[in-house]
Amino acid sequence: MSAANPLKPTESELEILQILWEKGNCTVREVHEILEKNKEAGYTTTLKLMQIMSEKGLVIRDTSSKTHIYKALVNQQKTEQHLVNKMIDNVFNGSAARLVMQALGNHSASQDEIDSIKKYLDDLSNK
Amino acid sequence: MSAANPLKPTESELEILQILWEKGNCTVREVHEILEKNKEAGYTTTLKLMQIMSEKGLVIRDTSSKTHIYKALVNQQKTEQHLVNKMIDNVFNGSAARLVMQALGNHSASQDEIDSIKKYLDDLSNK
DNA sequence: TTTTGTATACGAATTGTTTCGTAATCAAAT
DNA sequence: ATTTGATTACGAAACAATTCGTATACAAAA
Repeated sequence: MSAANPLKPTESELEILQILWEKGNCTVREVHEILEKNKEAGYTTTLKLMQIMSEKGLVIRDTSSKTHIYKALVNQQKTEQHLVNKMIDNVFNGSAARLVMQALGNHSASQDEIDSIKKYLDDLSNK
Repeated sequence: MSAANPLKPTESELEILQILWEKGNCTVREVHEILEKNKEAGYTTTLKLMQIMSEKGLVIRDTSSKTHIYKALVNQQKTEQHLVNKMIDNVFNGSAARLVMQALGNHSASQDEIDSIKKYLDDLSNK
């Protein structure tokens, strides 16, 4: 197999990317401590995942000092876009509208959220 | 491990579910022939997948005659909802609005789609 | 210098998914 | 009855994702 599609991280990889996108640069320990709040995992597990992500090109790391510093290499916006498009195709037969309605229907969007989406739609129409 | 969450089918399983949701009852061959249009796969591969899905409780089958008849056992709506909610949580930090905008932004929804979403939002607001 | 604590490196075990070769079964055609 | 074709059953291989035990390196403290 050749290098995996960097826009299609695994679930665990995505969790780590989220942290890196938010925080910028992190050590393995920093990432691990945030992960631990929501799930159980050993330190070396997190480490191994991040090493693999480095091999795959999802992250880059600075190894110049003993404690390596990791940084996301893939773009948040592009990754999200890719995942959403995949879901539209795979789950909703290519209909973005169906996904949107499903998303808003049950996940109880707040009125504020709904308003901001309306505004967004108006802007889309007037282009 | 115990039985997998039936609302979280794998990618291949989802492809098969889509077909069963649309067609109702199917033989393996019918499913396989539809699958083949979009991807390459051996007949026994499709068969095996459907057998596994049967074990997992994603589908049910009537084995009373030689040619088994398969039917989806998990609910389309619920499955879609589960997948969308998972994406909202995992990818968009719990914000349905962010998912919606991402979905509409790039996947070039048609004007019709946008209008129908607007209508949908109005209905949501007036409840 | 020795000890201790914290890092990364490496390799292996486990689990899950996908794929397919081969065998067995059965019914219809010959 | 025999052959042919289509079906399911079974098991294994290939691949991918996840987890973690153990080794090693290094720096700071004693």
